[in-house]
Amino acid sequence: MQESKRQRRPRREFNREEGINKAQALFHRYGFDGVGVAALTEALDINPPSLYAAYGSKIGLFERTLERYVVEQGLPLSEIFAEDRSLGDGIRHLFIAAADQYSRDASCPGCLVTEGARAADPDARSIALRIGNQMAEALKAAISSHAPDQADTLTDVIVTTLRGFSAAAYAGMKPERLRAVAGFSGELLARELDSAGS
Amino acid sequence: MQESKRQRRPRREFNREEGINKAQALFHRYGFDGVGVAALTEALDINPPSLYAAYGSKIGLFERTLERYVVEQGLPLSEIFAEDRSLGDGIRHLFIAAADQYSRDASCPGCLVTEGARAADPDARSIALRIGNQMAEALKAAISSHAPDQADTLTDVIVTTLRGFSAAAYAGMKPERLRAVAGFSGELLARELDSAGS
DNA sequence: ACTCGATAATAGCGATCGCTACGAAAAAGC
DNA sequence: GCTTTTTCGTAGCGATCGCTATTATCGAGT
Repeated sequence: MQESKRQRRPRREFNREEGINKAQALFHRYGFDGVGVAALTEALDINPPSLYAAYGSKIGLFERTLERYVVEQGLPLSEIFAEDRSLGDGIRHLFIAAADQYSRDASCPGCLVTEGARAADPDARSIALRIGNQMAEALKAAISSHAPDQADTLTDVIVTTLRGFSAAAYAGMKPERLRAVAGFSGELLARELDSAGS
Repeated sequence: MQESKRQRRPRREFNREEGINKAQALFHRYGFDGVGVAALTEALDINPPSLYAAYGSKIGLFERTLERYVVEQGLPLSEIFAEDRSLGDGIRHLFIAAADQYSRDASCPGCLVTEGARAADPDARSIALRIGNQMAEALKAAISSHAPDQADTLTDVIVTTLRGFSAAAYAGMKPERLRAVAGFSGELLARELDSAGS
């Protein structure tokens, strides 16, 4: 019976990198908890065993997704905080860049890492928090090269501000409004820093 | 057989208001998706049918929880933005009050409504977003009485900043650091507003 | 005392969760 | 050609999800 309903596909040898793309979109849109293995396998057009063979587990795939996200879509800090630019200018650019990226695609609002830290799953949360902390450290290093004495406070302020941008975008704030907020906040902070003459 | 293993409890007639307290703690700590009906019934020390008789559904209980939260723990806007106080002073106080409340209890970090808007469940999200928007409208009304012409932008900036505070607290930022961020941001914004002479 | 409406407890519904044992088919080696 | 190895497919595991039909027990009314 059932002769040969299988192997309909000629050995697809599916692309893992492309799979992470699809998974990234799903995780960003619906969150770690909102995406089941069934949804992932359907989106990647593979079966559960293939997913586990390729990525180990659902949370393994999530971790890979976050790591690729920071590499490919992470804000270019070294470029934004270039040496020939004032700290205030850097922050202005950083805020605008973040606001644009977070609200550009309404299907993927906010920062994947920041929003991933809200997962109900403890493992997913700790992974997202770890990667988020790495990004914060990188930011602090970039700031330290301009204003070493107030790097701690400034990093906290900026990280908190960016988290607000991400949350606002996730809550549905339109790009123009979020950009206006970023412009306002960045201008305020930049004037304060550049006028104080660090 | 099994004679009378039931009715161990003498007809407790459980307290619904107290039940919402317990549920609020759970939802705040673990999020809507992270709390199952089993956890709720165990915390309230009741059985599933009682929960559904009292609150209708899990999401019904969640909605009641949010509504009570804004009434009992919502930031007192009319007091913070009192008429005899400058807009800048109001914002300073608002930021400090929010930072304190969001980080006071490490087991309930952030704002329940703001963090609730990150639930994977679409119904829970829309409820939290609706209540959050109501709070934003109330804030806008309070600001309008001081600076009607820039109420829109200011509301966006403040709401986004508060979202950042909530997210930072949820990510584990300690009370002193979050308070420092709130002091810094509030001072910056207050000086800008009060110096411009609205 | 006895009935009766209200309420709580047991048990379990169908669905989905993350995950995997196992067998079939394609690629690789001889 | 045939065997071996590797990959993929089906099917389904145990656990948990939100929720409820049914039954047992209470308190109130007469």
